[in-house]
Amino acid sequence: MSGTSPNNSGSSAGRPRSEQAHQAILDATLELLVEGGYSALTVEGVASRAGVGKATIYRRWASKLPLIVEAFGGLPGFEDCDTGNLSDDLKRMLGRYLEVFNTTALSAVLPSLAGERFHNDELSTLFEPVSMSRRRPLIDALERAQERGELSREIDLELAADLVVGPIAVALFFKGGRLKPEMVGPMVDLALRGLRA
Amino acid sequence: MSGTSPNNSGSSAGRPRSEQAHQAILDATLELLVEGGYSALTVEGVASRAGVGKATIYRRWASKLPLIVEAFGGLPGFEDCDTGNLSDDLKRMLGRYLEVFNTTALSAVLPSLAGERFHNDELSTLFEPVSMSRRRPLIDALERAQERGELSREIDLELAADLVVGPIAVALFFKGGRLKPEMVGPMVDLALRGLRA
DNA sequence: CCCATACGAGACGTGTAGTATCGTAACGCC
DNA sequence: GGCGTTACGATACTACACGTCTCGTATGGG
Repeated sequence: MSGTSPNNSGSSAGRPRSEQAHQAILDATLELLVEGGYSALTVEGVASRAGVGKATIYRRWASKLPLIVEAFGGLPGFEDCDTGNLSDDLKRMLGRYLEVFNTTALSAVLPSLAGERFHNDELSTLFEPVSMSRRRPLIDALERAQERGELSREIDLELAADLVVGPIAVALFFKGGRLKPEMVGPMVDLALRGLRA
Repeated sequence: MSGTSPNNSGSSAGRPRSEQAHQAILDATLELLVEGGYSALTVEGVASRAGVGKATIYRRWASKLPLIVEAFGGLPGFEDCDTGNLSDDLKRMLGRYLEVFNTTALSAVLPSLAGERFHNDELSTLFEPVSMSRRRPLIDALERAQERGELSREIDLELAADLVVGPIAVALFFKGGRLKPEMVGPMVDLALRGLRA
């Protein structure tokens, strides 16, 4: 679909797409996203910042949204962390993630994308795997804990992951936005009280 | 600021603002929001549907966003429910709320507003009290449970509320969107496992 | 060397936000 | 009842962004 690699595998004739332009566009998108948020991001601004023509952008992405999704997907998500202890794993993963969010202002982008999905099927299709793959390390950590017997066997891991990330999502979306890293500890502790075996 | 009542208290001279137009605008806003979501809502569309001129809208609200916030704020939030049992209270409140969300497609509006806040100070100020007041019945129920001794005393109720709503927020924002009402039970049960005294 | 494709630049059409200007309608006050 | 003031619906207008299209040019493979 969109977000194809520069080496269009179909035809080999003609001038190949510039990998450099491709990366410059993604970089510029992220920069502008961080500077002004979703609503201030314009395709013309991205083109100008990246030093490319608009056509070069639209040749790669069908519209503004998939471009943003791909740029967003390039950011670090939860970084897996295996300390042998679930509480530490979670606290460290969530803490790291929060740092990224707080420093990049991406807390503003994610809700926008999430909201737009509901009325934009194309975006929904693109966003789903990105959104889901980012939860993976979290689920993995919970799974390891379950195998260690640290976590009750009959607990639905998907639901457990939601319980752990939930408070952060709420704080991010509905409260001030900025979330102090020291809040991660109590949150994880509280969530884990009910999950332990 | 915006969202002033039709009876502008400052001056009494001249034709008074039409209460009927005011309400028609809010109604039309909600209708269009439900039909096409945030991205499909245009001020011209609202004016047309409400049978008013655009100036009549901008005389009351500074821009599109505050209008949406006020229309959104008119919707029912959590409806307090006191059964004498925390689990039942929560399940019923969340269940009711989910019904509203699923039938009105407002799940698409909320994330959009939440995301926009970060780069729009005016919206942030308007959205904050709306967002917070809606949590109130939830906190109240938790407080009652704490007084009954059903809930551990040392638990931070704000955090507990986040834990309860969290999984729903995650499902709403990051997963398919639609959330089946029968999922509320397991969610509340899991969250409560750690909250009980 | 030739053809196919991508390139940067920017004109263009469409649509929407928000402002300004019509002539008209409703109210308080004298 | 008339007058001034303000709101009304309608609509023209400016500014701006998305997405399309067309330039003339650059860069590759065969």
